[in-house]
Amino acid sequence: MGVNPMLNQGRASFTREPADQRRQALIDATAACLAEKGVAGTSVRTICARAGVSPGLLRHYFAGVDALVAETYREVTQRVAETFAAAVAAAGDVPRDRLIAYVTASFKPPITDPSLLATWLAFWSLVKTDADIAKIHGETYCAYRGDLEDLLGACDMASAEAGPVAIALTALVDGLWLELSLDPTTFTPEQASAMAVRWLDTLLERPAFG
Amino acid sequence: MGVNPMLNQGRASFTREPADQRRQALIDATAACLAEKGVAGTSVRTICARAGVSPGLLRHYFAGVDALVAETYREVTQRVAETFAAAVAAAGDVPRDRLIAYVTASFKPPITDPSLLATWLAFWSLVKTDADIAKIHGETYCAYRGDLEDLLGACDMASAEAGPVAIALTALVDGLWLELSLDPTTFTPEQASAMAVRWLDTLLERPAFG
DNA sequence: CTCCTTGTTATACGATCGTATAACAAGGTG
DNA sequence: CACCTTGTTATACGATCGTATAACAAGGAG
Repeated sequence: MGVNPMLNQGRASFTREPADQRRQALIDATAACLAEKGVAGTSVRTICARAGVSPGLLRHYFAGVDALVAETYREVTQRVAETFAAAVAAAGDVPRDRLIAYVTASFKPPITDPSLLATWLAFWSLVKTDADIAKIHGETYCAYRGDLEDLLGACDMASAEAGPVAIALTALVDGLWLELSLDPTTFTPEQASAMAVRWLDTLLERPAFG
Repeated sequence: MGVNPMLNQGRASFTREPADQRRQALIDATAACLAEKGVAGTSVRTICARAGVSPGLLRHYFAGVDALVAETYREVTQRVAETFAAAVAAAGDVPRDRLIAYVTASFKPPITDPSLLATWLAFWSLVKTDADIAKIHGETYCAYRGDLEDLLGACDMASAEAGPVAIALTALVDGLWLELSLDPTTFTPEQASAMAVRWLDTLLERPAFG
């Protein structure tokens, strides 16, 4: 009657998915866009096209693009943390082995996935301008350094030293990671891993700093 | 006659500047925008407003925004390289002093300027998506590593080892730099410098890699 | 003073941005 | 089978994006 039946024709068919699944699909699409096209190429339409849904659906599950990007950062961060925790758990009981496992996990699959590195790099560039991203970044790195300090402490490093050492180790790992991401041709993950271990050995053997 | 004299009133007055000066002003404005608002907040209008000129003027001096950003990367890169070169020149003739001067220059003014670090971080995020930026980045890091290898060679390091060592040093410096940029509260430039020197000492004392 | 060149501004155009809204359809419930 | 809820699509809106173009004014040449 009042409704025009003509309009039915152009409407695309769709299937209803569980909320968790849709959210995850959007998060995965966001990570993929950030990795492939960078921050500038990651828009509502780009993300939703990648996820295979209509642009309007994003706001049904998230407060907006920025919120989705932040949520993606949280998800990626958590997955990385779980990978590290699993590596430590699989390393056995020897403190030094556990520490080395934690550090070298950064240079093994699934962390060495180029797409993951590229996504991470995009997040770095957002830390300075996006308050939410900055908050997540701060928490993440605080937790990472905390884990590192615990593992260093288990290797009989004085707690006063573990702090700076954790920072230096984090910096080296991030720097190697950055290098791998920006120009993978000059460098292999195995080489990066070997250098990190070597630096670690040095710090454990000669704990005095300065 | 045919021209409507009414239109004169709304036109802003301006002064003609030398081409070099205008180009430099636009480059400086671009760097400032990248540092303060990130890639997403760096647009033609933003840049030109910062430079105090009309948006249309950008294309009078550059092929487009992307070209201006690339030119800005070149300019910043060159200025950093000159700073490093000056530090080495001022360090005297002792090879080890020269090497340390080159590495620690990254953690002294003017390199530690937060705005410079933030700008650099924005460029990193563009390497993956912008071909011009990637090209400049490749050349820059190749030159940086080349300088480092020469300085290491002067310290009697075997040339076969200087390559990987240069990469590792670059990674550590970049990682410390990244940390300083993303979260300056956990870290001082002096601490970063001390850690880099320590790593350098280790590498020079025990040159065998693996 | 007058003309001419051109650096500069102002404005317009199409594309794309994030978001809002209403129509629609899918899938369960009675 | 009819109804209802709501996940999903389609479309629209204002803002901003990069760029193109034409009017204008600044400053030197004659």
